[in-house]
Amino acid sequence: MQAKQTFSSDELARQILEVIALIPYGKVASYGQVAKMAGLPKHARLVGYVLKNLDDDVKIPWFRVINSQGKISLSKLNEKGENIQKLKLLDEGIDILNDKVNMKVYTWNNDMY
DNA sequence: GATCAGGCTCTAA
DNA sequence: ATTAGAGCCTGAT
Repeated sequence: MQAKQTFSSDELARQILEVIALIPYGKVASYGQVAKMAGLPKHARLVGYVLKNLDDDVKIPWFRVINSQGKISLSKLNEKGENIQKLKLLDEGIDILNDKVNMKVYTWNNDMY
């Protein structure tokens, strides 16, 4: 029995996506938080890597994932030149001030699971 | 197998 | 509160 379970990268990515898919409407989670819930305490960057590479066919609330500072790391812009992620979050009723989400209120807490 | 880069996070200034 | 530098781990070349 190995002290550290050997998850293949595919399984890992799948877990990450699964966790993100669990983020409820109107809530956000940081990369580190998602990674930790997926069983990866220090793989916040991997989460971003996965999301970056995820297929358009996969429909998950990737826009509900932000960095620990409550900011949007991606400058994904739409035709209007506005941040897609920001618009999505605003549309969900998440208050964003100066491109920063109110983490105290909208951070998703579900360690109970 | 070594090296580079990345949607990050933490600590210090 | 914001910015800057260092750390950590994995995927890709």
